[in-house]
Amino acid sequence: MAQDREGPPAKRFKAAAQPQGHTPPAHVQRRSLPIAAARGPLLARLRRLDSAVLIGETGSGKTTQLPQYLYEVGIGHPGLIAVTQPRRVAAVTLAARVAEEKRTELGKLVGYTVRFDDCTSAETRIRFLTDGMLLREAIGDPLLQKYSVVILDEAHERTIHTDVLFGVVKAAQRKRKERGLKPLKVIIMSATMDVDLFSQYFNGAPVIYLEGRQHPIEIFYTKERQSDYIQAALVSIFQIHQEAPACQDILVFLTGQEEIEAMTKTCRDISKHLPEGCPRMTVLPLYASLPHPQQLRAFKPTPEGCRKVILSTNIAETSITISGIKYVVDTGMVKAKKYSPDTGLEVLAVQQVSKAQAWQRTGRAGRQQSGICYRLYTEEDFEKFDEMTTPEIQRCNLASVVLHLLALKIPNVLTFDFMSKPSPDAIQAAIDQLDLLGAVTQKEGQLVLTPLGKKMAAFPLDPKFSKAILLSPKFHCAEEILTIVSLLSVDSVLHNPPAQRDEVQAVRKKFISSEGDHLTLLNVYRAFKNVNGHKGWCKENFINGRNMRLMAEVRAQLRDICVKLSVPLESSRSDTGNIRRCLAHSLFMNAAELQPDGTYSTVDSHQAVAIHPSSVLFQCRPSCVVFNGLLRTNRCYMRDLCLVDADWLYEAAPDYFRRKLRTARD
DNA sequence: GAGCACTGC
Repeated sequence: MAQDREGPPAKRFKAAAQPQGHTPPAHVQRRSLPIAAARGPLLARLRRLDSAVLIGETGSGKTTQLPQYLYEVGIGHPGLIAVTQPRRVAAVTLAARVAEEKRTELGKLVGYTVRFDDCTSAETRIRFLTDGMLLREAIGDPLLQKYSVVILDEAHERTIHTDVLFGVVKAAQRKRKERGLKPLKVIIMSATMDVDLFSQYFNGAPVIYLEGRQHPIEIFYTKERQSDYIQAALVSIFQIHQEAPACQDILVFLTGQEEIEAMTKTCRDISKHLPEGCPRMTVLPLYASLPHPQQLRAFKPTPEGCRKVILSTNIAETSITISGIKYVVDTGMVKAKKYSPDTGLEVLAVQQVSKAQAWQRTGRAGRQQSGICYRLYTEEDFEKFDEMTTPEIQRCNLASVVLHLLALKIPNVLTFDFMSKPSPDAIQAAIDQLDLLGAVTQKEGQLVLTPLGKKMAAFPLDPKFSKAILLSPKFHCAEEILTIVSLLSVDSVLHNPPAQRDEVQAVRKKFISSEGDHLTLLNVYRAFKNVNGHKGWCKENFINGRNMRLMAEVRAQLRDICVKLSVPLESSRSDTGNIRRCLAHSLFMNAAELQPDGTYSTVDSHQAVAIHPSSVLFQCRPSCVVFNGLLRTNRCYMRDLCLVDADWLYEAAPDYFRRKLRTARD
């Protein structure tokens, strides 16, 4: 920790631009929102347009007001107005807010639809829903005929679902026009100024700007490049702490749990030894895997004379809003996932944020009063940041996206009209994967779903897991596979507080299966069911009860789909061999073999891999395993392993392994 | 031999 002799970085900041952006307090009446002044002309314009791009700063009221305006003047009548959101909470709270403003009961005129929760009725005209939900609806109705207006909100976030929806609504709009059906109005709403892409994509749709109400934010850059952003952040925090009034809170953006926990400790230690007269300091970590009650602490106001310092991941960038933040300290770093289609490898790495992300972070300072943002990088470096974060669709395994597009009967997925095209390699890799799973086939020169593929598309799952479910009757273990797949599609039900590591290990022993992680999870679930999900039991056994209940909802949903598809549901009871066979048959492309030197090599691409330390097989050396996925951090790790017989793999996909052997020989 | 950002159906 090299202390800078010229003084801490904060002293060397220089002032720069003042951006805008903001949120009004909840009590602000509809009519005083900035958008209200523009209502007449806005509606006159929108009435004539097929598509429009609406840029509104936070606090312009666009999301709550526009759907009501459209409804009030009968634009899109008859038919529904859909407003999509990337997050569930947003869909629910916005619907509640708008229902209240319209003085109606939620679920009547105004409703919402999210997974596991549909609060709409025949009367509903304005429907808030998650983008994933609208996408799923599109499988049954690619022309989205229920809707006369679709508003895609938070478009700048570019979630994988929004990106696919762009193409789906554009196609639906065009087809409805061609067939002389009721027109579909598409409105893209975004918070950022990067609008050319949206406008161009929607055939040159006009861009309409809405004013917001943002308090000014003063931005400071470092004068010199910082070699250690953590050290720089520490110095900045205590610089602010010594100079600013105690009522002004600080939000610091860091990259991950470990870093945040370490820094929390350091800050707490330092704050104990501050000079007399310095305000007290409460340091609070904030990241997604932090148990909910602990997350809530970040929202509580601190007592007078005490400053709140929140050390957060990018969860505070979009998902969580904390009021009363005066200072933002932006390290300019983020931990993000990338995907390489050739190796099937996910890489989780710390990298620089984009300019858009930096602005988003900065904006967290000026929500209720003027704010100050310290950027722990130079202005020159900032200018070199990427303009936008790479859209998720260019960073992901596309297997489920391609399966979804085929279910929507898109004629050629390789030429699908994406706003930002994923690489052809990534699409081809997804097609190959679906081919291996038996989900696709060529018909008259076109890629189409097989009957199995159609069934797979019915599940909201990664295709290899849908395949596992659909294969399970053959192995008489559908109930068990449903459980395992459900457990794998929620956040971990195993709670691992680092401070109680030994205790956790001791108590977890009884669940561990030498056959791997999948069967260990199954044991946990069975034990959980045996005690009816008893809360005390969860606590004693370090089981996350909330994720367990969520898992049960997922399981029920998947089970319903099985029933609809007439998948026979049987239990294998104590026979675990069949369960592992079923997993081998659906995860065969993710297999690895023990090498003579004690390392592992993937069967698919002969990549050197290791067993992830979180796996129950970490200290074992099974000769052959299948795994859920690969993750590269410091090394390349297999996650969620299941012990299998090498013979089962060959039996699962003889053609594939024959091909592999041939390539290996060449 | 040692580790995991964030959403969503």
